[in-house]
Amino acid sequence: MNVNYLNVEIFKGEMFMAIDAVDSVIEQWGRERPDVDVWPTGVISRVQRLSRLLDKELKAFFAQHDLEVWEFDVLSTLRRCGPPYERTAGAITSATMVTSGAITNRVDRMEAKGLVERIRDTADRRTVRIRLTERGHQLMDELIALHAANGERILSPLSREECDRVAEALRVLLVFLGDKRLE
Amino acid sequence: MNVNYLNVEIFKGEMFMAIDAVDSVIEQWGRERPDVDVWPTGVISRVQRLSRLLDKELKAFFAQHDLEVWEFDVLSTLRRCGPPYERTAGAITSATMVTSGAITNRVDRMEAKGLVERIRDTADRRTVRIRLTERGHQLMDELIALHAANGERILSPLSREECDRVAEALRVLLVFLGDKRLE
DNA sequence: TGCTGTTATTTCAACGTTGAGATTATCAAT
DNA sequence: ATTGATAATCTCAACGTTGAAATAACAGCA
Repeated sequence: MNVNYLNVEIFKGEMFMAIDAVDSVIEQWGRERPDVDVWPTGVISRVQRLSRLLDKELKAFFAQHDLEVWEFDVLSTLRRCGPPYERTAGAITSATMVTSGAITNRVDRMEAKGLVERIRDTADRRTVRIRLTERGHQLMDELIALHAANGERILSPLSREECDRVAEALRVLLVFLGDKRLE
Repeated sequence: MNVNYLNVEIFKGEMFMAIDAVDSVIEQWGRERPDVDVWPTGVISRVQRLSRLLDKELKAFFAQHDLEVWEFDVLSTLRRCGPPYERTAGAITSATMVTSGAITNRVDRMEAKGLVERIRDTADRRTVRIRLTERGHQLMDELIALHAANGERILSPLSREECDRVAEALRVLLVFLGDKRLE
């Protein structure tokens, strides 16, 4: 019996106790197909499951402030880029990883809510600049610290050093799969 | 100038070069709101962005075999649980993290495709057992090794030790957010 | 000026999921 | 037996995204 350094997984010879759903998956495959080692699932499925649980956490958090997660994503993109707090629809599209059609839809509704406004570029009339309104700006300035604190709560079971190591490893994978710096 | 052990991030005094989109986000917030440290984003946003990119990778992979990712998820759940290769709709629901309505829909279509079949439980007639057909079984037995190899490709920029460390850290977060072993 | 190719955004039908309610069945207690 | 509570699945309308096509504008060049 061997307890690892995080004290969350207990091996007993070849058998081990499942702690989360992904452990169960790996354990089951090990029994059914011992000829195939599905270890990559330990990372890949966890990233996917965690992403879903994070969605729920963030949804619950922003609901306290009458905001949808996707609204925060757009507002955040506009606020953090600095004065004059505007970005083209295309820039928001790549920053948020959704299709252009979805951004049109989102901006429509946020414009109606008074959080952003569309401004047609005078130089290139194809492009549309989405600008943060005063109301959207104030909302973000209130929320960003709370959002960061909520993030710290979510990551609280890990040390800062562990978080940094995870972040670096995930960045390597992101770059490998094509993620690039913004702009 | 300080190159870290993964050689992917270069610091220059307080300034640092963004490598992926999340670096850009953190960098921008650091300029606009130096009073707020958004470091949790380095993990949280990366998990979410990586999950999306993984979805695309898996979608492309399974498309080569005329299969949707969600079809693989259901088939995998049934195959790895061992004989008689069946699970209740509820068990599949929690294993795949989607709602029961979605599972009804998925099983409908997979039944039409001949990959699974519904069997009403004789003991408890509320429950429906979803059973793998011979065709579904063969399909999974072909695919699982290829799927594992594809996972190794996706994780190839990291060492096995790094993957294991990441998997352990993600498991801690999953358990913290309520994920449990299956069954 | 007209042509061709490219870029930026919007439109929209198809699609799948969600979430709440309906349905059917079981179980415990009376 | 009957009642009430709980459980498992299905139904379905509402919703948001996707992906492709449409629209509009620019850029280079003859």
